[in-house]
Amino acid sequence: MFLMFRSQVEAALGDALRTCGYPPTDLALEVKSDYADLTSLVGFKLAPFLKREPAHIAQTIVEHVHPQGFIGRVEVIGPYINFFVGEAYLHETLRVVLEQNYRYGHTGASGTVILEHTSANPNGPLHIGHIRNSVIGDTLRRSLQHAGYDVETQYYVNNMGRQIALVVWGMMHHELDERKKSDHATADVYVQANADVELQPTKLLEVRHLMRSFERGDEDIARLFEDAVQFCICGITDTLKELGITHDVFVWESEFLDDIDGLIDELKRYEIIENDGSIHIDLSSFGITNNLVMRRSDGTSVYATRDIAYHVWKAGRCHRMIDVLGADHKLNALQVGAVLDLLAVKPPEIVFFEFISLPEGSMSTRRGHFVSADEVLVRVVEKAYEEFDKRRPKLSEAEKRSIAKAVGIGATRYDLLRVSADKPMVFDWTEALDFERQGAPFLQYAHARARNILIKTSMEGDYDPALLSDDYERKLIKICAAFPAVIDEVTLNLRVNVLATYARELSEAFNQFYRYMPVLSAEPSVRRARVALVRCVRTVLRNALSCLGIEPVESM
RNA sequence: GGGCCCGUGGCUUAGUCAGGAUAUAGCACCGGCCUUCUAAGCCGGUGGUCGAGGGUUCAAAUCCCUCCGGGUCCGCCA
Repeated sequence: MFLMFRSQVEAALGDALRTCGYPPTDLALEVKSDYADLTSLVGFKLAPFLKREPAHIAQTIVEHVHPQGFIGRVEVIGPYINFFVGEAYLHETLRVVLEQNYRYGHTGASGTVILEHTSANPNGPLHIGHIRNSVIGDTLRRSLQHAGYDVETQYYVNNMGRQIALVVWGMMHHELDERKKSDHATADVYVQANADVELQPTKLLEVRHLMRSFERGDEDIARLFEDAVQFCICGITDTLKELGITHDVFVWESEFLDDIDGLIDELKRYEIIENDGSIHIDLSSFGITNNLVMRRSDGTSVYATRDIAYHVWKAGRCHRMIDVLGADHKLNALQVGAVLDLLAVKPPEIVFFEFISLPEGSMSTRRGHFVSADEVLVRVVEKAYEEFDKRRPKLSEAEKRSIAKAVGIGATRYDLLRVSADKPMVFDWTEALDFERQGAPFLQYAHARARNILIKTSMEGDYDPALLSDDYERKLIKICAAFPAVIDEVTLNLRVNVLATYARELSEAFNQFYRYMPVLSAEPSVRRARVALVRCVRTVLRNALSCLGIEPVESM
């Protein structure tokens, strides 16, 4: 709805510029809700050409703007041209939200998206840093689907590198702890194997031998690798499931082994392959100073080459190819992008996120220094239970457990989403367990309140939207109207934190409305209108929460 | 050493890509509001030279340069 208003403003301004005889230019539109619904600073842009005061230009333009459609009013304050939405905009918003219901927020987008996220090495459990990837990725998946895309999520499984060979070697020499979740048991073995190898570097030869046997096609060895990877992945998917995250496809890295010869042949056409036993590629024309090794001198493949083959395969199967990667992959992604460019394959769109470290330093699976996602989830849900039990002790145990889980998981997801992805974070237990205001519980609480009102009303007949004339009501409707524009922004720029902020602002506006505008006790006609508004807010909030992967609880 | 990212009130943080009217919100701190739809809520207050210094511009948290502090990458690892 907001996007329509915006294009109407653009059209009206364009017309006015023409009738004034001004050249078309940047309309410099911006949203500053304190002043107007949309503001144009076009006067500043034209001033150098017309050699007149911006305020004077703005005044002249406004005299030729004809408010129509959703534009209710135009005013000029100094150089600022302020546009205000009219009643029709508010009424239409309510109508559209209620009509589209679960679909409201779609942007008319279409096409297929392959979205790769998480893709952590199966050498241990997901830790809190991996989860930042998963939650961003999953929120993108939900938002893209809501926008209208057909999305396939993929987990790219490293099932053949040195780290996995170490896991396999570790499992051959150490007992797996049966009592532990499989990914945690894998980490134990992996940490021990690393320690062993550090103590006796000759053991590394055995690990290398495993890698070479795998790549040469030794079936017995391949089975060992497969079992080890599958074993750990089971634990990882359990954790993801707890977070409400599933992948459509698990793509195993080794599947691309067969593509590598063809890939290298094709790159030879560009005559940038050098051969000194190994094969590497000079990417200096892309501003990348380090040569990229495509094949080791012993003939085995490297991760980068397989990754390129993987991207070539994906690119042919979708309209948009999106990767969620840790910031440490930036150089690698640049290299992959450069080679794809040589192959005339479109590069992926990449969402980079910065690391989460511990107060004592960075995390490391290899050294066993990490806080696992499982551990965080258990403690957060436990804390949510305590908090909830204090507030609603009379509910059944099952209800308490279920709501505590929704709140705990939601809080964890929201904490990872609310901060811009390129901000480094430091994990802190007291912070993680503190359900600070305006985190996920704040949003869920607002939703529960709206739901609570709706439960107490039957289907109310027609409503008169004109009765929703209070500032609290108008503000709420305007925020609801912006939802599709937010989804548009999230799916185009791939920035999930704007959705998190949006949901917070909507909840805040609803809580204000809730405090000052009684619904159930209002006189019948007003009551009908407010119930419609509450239904509208509840719909938008529920859709937004669902994109964030936060369960919209019915009561709390 | 070079590349990339971050640096906004005591703490966490929005806004930076697409420069514009009083810099966003939370936590903490101080003070109000539950015979009225769930107070995990609402309202008010204290607190900021937007890391530092230059520059561009009518206008800079936002763009450019230099420097400082923190992170990260620079493997025939993945």
